[in-house]
Amino acid sequence: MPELPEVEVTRLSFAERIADARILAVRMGKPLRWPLGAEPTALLGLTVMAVRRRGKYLLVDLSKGWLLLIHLGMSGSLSFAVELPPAGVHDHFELFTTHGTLRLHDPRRFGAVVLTEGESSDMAEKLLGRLGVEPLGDGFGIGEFHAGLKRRNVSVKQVLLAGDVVVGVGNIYASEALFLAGIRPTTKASRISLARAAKLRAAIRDVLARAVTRGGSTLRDFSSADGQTGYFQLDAMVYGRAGEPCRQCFNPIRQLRQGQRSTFYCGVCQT
DNA sequence: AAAAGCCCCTGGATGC
DNA sequence: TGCATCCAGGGGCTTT
Repeated sequence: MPELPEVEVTRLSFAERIADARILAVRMGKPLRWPLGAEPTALLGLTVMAVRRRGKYLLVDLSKGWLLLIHLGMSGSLSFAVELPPAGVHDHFELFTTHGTLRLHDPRRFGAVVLTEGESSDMAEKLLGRLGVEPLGDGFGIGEFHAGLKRRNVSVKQVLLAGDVVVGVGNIYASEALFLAGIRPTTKASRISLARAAKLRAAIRDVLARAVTRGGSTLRDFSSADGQTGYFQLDAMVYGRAGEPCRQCFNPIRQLRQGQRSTFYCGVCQT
């Protein structure tokens, strides 16, 4: 589910409401991808200062220098409300605060909640340290992006997914951005010209920003922390459209596998 | 060092 | 209806 747009939409949907809340209690369900990394009781009494995002991670800044990292994995979503329905079997983390309850719902449990002593802790460094540049920020320069592609000997789509050149682009938006840029997903990253890299950079920024505006993509069950579903899937040019006509040239959209992930593209519009 | 595969887990869709 | 198989928005770890 959650690529950069879904994570950002989630952040926007509760960051202000949870600010200044004091943590009253914590409940943990089944194990997630990683252990919490500290005693849950360390959370009690702390105040939520802010909620930031880095790539597909949410960074919840807490008082006393603590940092709560939340990753939604493939099937995770957050809810935040004064009153939530009774917790179900797939609700694996709950933070009860003076402003409401923050709950992580994650059937597949590829998600994670990690409590660390700040962004420079070993754990935070391990999880965030190798992340590439933020695509919607000022640091996403054409020259650096082109150089990042240049030095990779795999397909451009796999470089986008890897997240060490640019973060936040997952399987949906990689296919979409490559379509918008007119680039075949199988093209070797090292063979992308500066002009095409510039086009791809613009396409990534465009598609991610528009997806945020549309509330993200709800393929199955994504919703933001206030329960809103996303609508970007309705705007998708290629993702999930194998066999359907290209919205630009009407030739059938093709599907292939790259690194155990499905890729969708138009064989005519993308070269 | 970089790339390719494997694996974590649950549930829905599809096929026999 | 029942059961097997495949697939899914991610990404760290191990093996080549």
